[in-house]
Amino acid sequence: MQTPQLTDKPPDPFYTALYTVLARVPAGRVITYGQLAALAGRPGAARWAGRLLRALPNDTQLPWHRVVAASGKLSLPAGSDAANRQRTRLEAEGVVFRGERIRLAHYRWLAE
DNA sequence: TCTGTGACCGCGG
DNA sequence: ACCGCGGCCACAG
Repeated sequence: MQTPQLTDKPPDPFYTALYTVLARVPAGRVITYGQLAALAGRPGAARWAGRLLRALPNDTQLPWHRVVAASGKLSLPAGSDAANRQRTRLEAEGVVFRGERIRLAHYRWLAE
């Protein structure tokens, strides 16, 4: 039995909830940070959701690219490698952009 | 403690 | 349609 490190922080039960919700987002659709947080049980914690995505490992299997800003644009720095990867992945799934923005139909599917 | 910062959000102007 | 601002949660210095 390893002695637990004192620096270990207690696991946040909401982490799992957010990952579960994210894993449920179907290809070809997107979700906003705010919606993601709310569905994970933390309404109003959009920034918190963004922080968790930021912390994801580069080789994660989760569909991180399906999370976009409420404005319909990508939140990653425009022109960055990450932003380009995100857009490429989304378009490969059939997500259509109108300029920098994603069509409303792609992120208005939750209200069903 | 207080302050700044960020893969955010909504309301006004 | 584009900003500016205040509000939001968590962490770093």
